[in-house]
Amino acid sequence: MVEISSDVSRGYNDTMILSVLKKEPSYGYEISKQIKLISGGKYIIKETTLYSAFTRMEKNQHIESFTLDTDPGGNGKKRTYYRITDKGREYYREKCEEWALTKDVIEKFIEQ
Amino acid sequence: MVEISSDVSRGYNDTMILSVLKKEPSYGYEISKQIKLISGGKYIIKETTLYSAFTRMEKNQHIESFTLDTDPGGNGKKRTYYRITDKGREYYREKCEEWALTKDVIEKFIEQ
DNA sequence: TTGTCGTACTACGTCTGTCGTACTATGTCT
DNA sequence: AGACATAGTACGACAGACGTAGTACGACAA
Repeated sequence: MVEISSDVSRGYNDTMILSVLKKEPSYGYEISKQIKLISGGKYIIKETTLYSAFTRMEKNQHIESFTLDTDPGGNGKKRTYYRITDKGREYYREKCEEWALTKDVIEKFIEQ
Repeated sequence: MVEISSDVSRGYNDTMILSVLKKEPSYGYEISKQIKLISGGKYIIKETTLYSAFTRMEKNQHIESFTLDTDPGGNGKKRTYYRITDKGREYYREKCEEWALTKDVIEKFIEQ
């Protein structure tokens, strides 16, 4: 029924991506499936949102890209992978603190 | 130290305004002070954000404006007040549900 | 064999909400 | 006289999400 609106999710997309990459390097399609899985199917990131996030995050040096062969047979097929940087880990830690603050503040305006 | 970034707060500004107006009708400056107070000084809404939210929210019929004399002496000074509408109350209820869902989802990506 | 589905993206343009900057105007306090 | 609180309005820039569309390949079913 209820869904997470884009005005809300935009505050957390980078954090979710970093949270996935913190475990191990990965690539677009796999990351989107992880986000769906971890959220229990309650949040599905849009493709365009995800790939434009990669561009921004690489520019901010929160992630780094590299290519890997998809097929070890060596047919030249490659896939773009991303890994989190130290700066990205630091940013993720700050976002976790920000989340604690946000929870604290927003709860005061919410009726349950 | 940590602050709530605008990418995060944008998901909640309308909700905070409605939460204040749910108690009683009010006007811009007073609402901004209420938000600061209720948040324990941890969130201060920008003037331009607040007033542009009023325009949007009135268009969406979540709030209604009316004018009141500031000075009962009758010197003609007026102030624009806003009150929450039924549609606004309904929207607020939905936002509270969305918050519960958001908390549930985001916590899975956060390390404490 | 033709079409759909899953995988794995890229490109482009639009829209919304926030923000910086600046300006107006009044009253009170120092 | 100047700063500060009150109570706003106007304008343009910018970032991030989104809709739409297109590419390309392999598997699998009708």
